[in-house]
Amino acid sequence: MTLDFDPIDEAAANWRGAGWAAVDAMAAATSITRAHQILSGRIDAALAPVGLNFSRFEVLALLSFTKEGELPLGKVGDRLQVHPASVTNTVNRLEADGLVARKPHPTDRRTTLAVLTRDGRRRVEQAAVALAEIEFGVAGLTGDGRRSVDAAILELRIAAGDFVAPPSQRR
Amino acid sequence: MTLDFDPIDEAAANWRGAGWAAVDAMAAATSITRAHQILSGRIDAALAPVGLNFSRFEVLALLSFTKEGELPLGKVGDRLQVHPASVTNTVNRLEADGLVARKPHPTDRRTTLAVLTRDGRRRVEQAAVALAEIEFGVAGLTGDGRRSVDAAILELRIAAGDFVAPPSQRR
DNA sequence: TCCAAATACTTTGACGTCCAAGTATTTGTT
DNA sequence: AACAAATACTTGGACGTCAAAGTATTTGGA
Repeated sequence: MTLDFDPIDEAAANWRGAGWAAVDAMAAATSITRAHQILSGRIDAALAPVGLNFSRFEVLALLSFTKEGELPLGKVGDRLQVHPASVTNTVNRLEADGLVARKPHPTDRRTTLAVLTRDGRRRVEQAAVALAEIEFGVAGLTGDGRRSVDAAILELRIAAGDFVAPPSQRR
Repeated sequence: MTLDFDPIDEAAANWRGAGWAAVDAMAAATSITRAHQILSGRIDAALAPVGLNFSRFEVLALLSFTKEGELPLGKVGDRLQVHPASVTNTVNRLEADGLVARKPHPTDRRTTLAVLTRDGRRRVEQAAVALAEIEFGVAGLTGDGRRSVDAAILELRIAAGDFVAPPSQRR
């Protein structure tokens, strides 16, 4: 079911034909949306055999980078920019799979820590290998393409207030 | 809760530190994922007052571009690259809202047509205006940025087999 | 003509995400 | 010291997506 024309091109032509505004913006937004669909499909497919999905992998990876392999749930949400309820949900699943454990915070009883288990650490290593093998789904993007996407989206992220200022050049 | 550093930069540094491969690919994939989050948040926020979300808008827009304002559900799914079950679900909602009607196909009794209603056509026009006002969420991306994102993602889409060949230069 | 395979859509169920509301605890002010 | 406000997490509900299975219909050969 492969089309013989570019559906985004087609859409742009239609929008112009209808006299609708911001056609370029529409095309850019649609491109990004479609790219995300492609990547997340490839990534989840690569992670499935390892028994993870991307959200769960992200949490494990984040924990694995910390000194103690643990982090308050709230910090996890901040770093990964996801809703607290999603963190709870994701950690529930990781806990059920034995990849993470919940532990009370030593001084603040409101806070819960997610701690990477031995299994969790092993699993995240496997997942990292699986993802590297498929190049995180961006196979098809050249080095130039990757750099220009990164640079352009950096503008967008800054404009969206993801972080205050670029303290360093990227890469 | 704005960070004072670039979380993607930070992630890249962590990956390198852990000796994990494909760091550039990871950064590109993460950028695209985050861009999608930003866009879809902005777009759904702009559409909410109109009573639509992006999927429902896409269906209405697609129908509005056809001669008769109608299309088989399967075609809708093909064009928008979404699962048949999602089309059913989306059209159910549009139908409940009176923006679309289901109609049997004149010659193929397996097929159902989605037909844009008068209300649906009015609604999609309102939505198009609302989206143009926020530039489809890509405010923050310059013209150059938009073009380079489009071009880079075009490679990715072709590599993913979205369509066979670029029959024309984009834009 | 007949029937297996393909096609079109719906249904059901597993997941994931977010919002809003609820509980527990800590902080910051009077 | 006391208490309102902020913070941290969980719960329940609304939605959306996809995969797999089910029903109906059409197609493409034997």
